Amino acid sequence: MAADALSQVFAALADPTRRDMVARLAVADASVNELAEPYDVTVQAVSKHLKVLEGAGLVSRSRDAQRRPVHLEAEVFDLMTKWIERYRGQAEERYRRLDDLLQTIPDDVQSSPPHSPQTGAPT
Amino acid sequence: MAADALSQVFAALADPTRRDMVARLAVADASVNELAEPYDVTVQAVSKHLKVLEGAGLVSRSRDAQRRPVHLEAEVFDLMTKWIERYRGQAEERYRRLDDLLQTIPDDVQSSPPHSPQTGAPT
DNA sequence: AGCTTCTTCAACCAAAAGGTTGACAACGCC
DNA sequence: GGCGTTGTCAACCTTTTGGTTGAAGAAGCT
Repeated sequence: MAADALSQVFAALADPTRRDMVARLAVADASVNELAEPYDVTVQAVSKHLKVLEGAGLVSRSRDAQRRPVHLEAEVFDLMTKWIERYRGQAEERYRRLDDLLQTIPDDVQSSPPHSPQTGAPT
Repeated sequence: MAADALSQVFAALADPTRRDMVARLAVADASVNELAEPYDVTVQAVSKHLKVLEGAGLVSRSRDAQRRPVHLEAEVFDLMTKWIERYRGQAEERYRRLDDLLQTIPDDVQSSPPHSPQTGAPT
């Protein structure tokens, strides 16, 4: 597995079950059994999912008798957000400049056929 | 793999090589060979990575002779950002309310827990 | 002490991910 | 038409992932 922190966080959230757990933990802490209840997998599988989330720093665990309550650690989200914003910002800046450039081109230069409409909607 | 869009985006970015490609594509479009050049893998491997990124909607490809320029599609980032912000926000809101609650607990309620007592704020 | 509950560990399995090599399609250039 | 360039497809291999079952550790309950 890729050892760097960002890869671990993205990989952890690439699984819908784990994402759902995170969503539920955003509402309230929970025990492993509570977390496992809605899913159609064994408790052991959920325990494994939690190890992945914990390895990514997304959750932490405390001790309450034989229970190991799971707690969401929201700070790690910042790692992702920073990465995302950095490159999105960079890309959008680039497109903006490209648009500016196209605006300055006089009509008679527009000879090539129009570019195929990409999936992206403007702005 | 999990077919839902969000899972695909997270999974695509869970790989450091793919993340690096995205970072470079944020600066400028590039051909497959250009993209492959810095990495110590075959062009075929890079082509596979691009298929993953394309499947996640993170890049698109056009046609320029035998070249297939790769173009970053920044909009998909919003999907992630929305998800992240939603649950981070929820979690932080919850912690905030918990803090508020702890602030309002009068001294005499603090009986059993070995937690350090609050600042003496009477009713 | 003995039982029950909550959780993890270990071994195993099937499928997916990431890589390789080799063949080949598409296109521009002589 | 033949050749180099660019990129993909197919087959294959190895490691990782996500799941299972079964056993066991840890802590509360009687």
